[in-house]
Amino acid sequence: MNDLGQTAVSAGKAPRTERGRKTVRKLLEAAAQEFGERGYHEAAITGITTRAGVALGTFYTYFESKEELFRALVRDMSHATRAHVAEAVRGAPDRLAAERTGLAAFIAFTRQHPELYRIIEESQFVAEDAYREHYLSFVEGYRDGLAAARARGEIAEGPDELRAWALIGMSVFLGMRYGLWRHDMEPAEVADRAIDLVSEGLRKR
Amino acid sequence: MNDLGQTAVSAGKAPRTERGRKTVRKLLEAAAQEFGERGYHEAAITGITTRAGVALGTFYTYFESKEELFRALVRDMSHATRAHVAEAVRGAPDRLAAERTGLAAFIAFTRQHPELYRIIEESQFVAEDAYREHYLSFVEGYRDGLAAARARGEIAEGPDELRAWALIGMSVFLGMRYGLWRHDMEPAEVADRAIDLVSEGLRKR
DNA sequence: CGCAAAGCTGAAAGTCGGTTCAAGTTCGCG
DNA sequence: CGCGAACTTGAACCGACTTTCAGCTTTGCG
Repeated sequence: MNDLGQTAVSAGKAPRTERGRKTVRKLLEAAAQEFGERGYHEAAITGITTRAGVALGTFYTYFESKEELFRALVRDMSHATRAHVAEAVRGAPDRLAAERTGLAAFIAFTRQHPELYRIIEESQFVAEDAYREHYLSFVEGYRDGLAAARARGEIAEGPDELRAWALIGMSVFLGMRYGLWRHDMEPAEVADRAIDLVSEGLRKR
Repeated sequence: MNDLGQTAVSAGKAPRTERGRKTVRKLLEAAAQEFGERGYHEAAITGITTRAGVALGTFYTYFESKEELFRALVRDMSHATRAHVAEAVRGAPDRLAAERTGLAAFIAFTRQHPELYRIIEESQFVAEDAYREHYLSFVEGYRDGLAAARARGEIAEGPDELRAWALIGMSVFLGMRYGLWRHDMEPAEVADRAIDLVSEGLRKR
C-alpha cells in the first residue's frame, strides 16, 4: 500500500515538485479510504479532498475525473494484491504447498485491507474493463503456475485455465466469508481445509 | 422469471385490481431489464417506466423508492436462481452427480439470464444485507446437502460449511467466465471438468 | 347507471455532487 | 531577490435524477 501512484496520475497532470507528489499521495490514500468505506457512488470528491486536507479544486489538478482516479486505484490494488500473493508463495517446496500459503496470504490480506477487496470487486460495476484486466492477469499467472507444476509431475493432468478460474473463485469467496464477513477461523486454517478439499477431492476412498 | 412479484410490492401499496397487478408485473420486468443492462446507478426510474409503457408517477403508486424495488428484485432473483438449481439437481443418483448437474444448470442459467447474475452481484454494493441473505441461504442448503451425502458415506469427511463456500465461489466465477464473458465451452463440459477437479483432487495418484 | 376507490399522468420541486475557473499563494531556479 | 511555473483555493455552475402531487381517467360493484 506504499506504492500508490505510479500508474495513478493522468497523463500531463503528473506533479513536478515534491509538494505536488506529496499531495497526490495524500489524495490517493484518502480516495482508497473513501471508496473503500462508502463505495464508488456514495463516495464524494469533497470527502476525498477533506480527508486529504486539501481544497476541492486541487483534486482536478491531478485527476481528470472521479472515474479516472477510481480506475487508477483499481490498477494499483490489483497489482498490490497479486504482488502480495506472489511474495507469499515464493519458495514454496511444491505446488500444493504454494496453493496453501497463497490462499492463506490472500485471506489474511483481505482481512487487513478490506477496502482493497471492495474496490476491486466494485470495479465490476464501475470500470468493467479494469475488473476483467485484474482477473485475466490473475488467471494468466495462475494458469502458468499450474501448467509448470503439471509438467513437473506435481499435480494430476487437467485443464489449467479452467482450474485457475475455479481456484480463484474459491479463494475470492473464502476471502469474503472468512476475511471480510466473519473472523471465526484463522486464514491458515481456512487455507488448510480448503486446499485439503482441492488436493484430495470429495470422492471417498 | 415468471414469478416476479410475490415479495416485490411494498406493504400498503399492493395493487387491488387486475389492471394494477398487470402494471406491477410490467414494472418489475422493465426494472429487471433496466438494472441488468445499465446497473443500479445508471438505471433511471424514467427508463423503467418508459420500458414498461407507463408514466413516471405510476412507479410510486407501487414502490416506495428505487432501492426498495431493487431489493425486491434481488429477493425474487435469489429465489429463482436457487429454485432453478434445486430443480436441476432433483433426482440425481448421488452427490457427485448432483454437483455436476447443479453446476451445469447454474452456468447455463447465467448464460440465459445475465441480468439476473448482474443484479445479484451488484446488490453487494447497493443492498449488502440482501446480498448476504442470498449467499447465506445458498450456503445453508448446500451445506445440508453435503452433510447428508457425507452421512450416507458418498463423499469423504470434511467441513461442510467451508466446502459449501468454496464450491459456491468456484461456481460463481465459472458462471462469470463461461456464462457471462465468453461462451467458448458448453456449460456441461465446464461442469464436467470442474467437478472432476473437485471430486478427484489435484494430487497426483 | 352512478359513484367511490383505484389507478394513472407528467410537470415541477428539490437535491446533490461532479466539474470549472479566475484569482491568490508557494516554490525553486538563475 | 525576482519572476515564472507549479500549486492551491472554494464559490458557482450545471445537469441529472429521484420524488411529490393535484388533477384526471378507469374500474368494478350495487
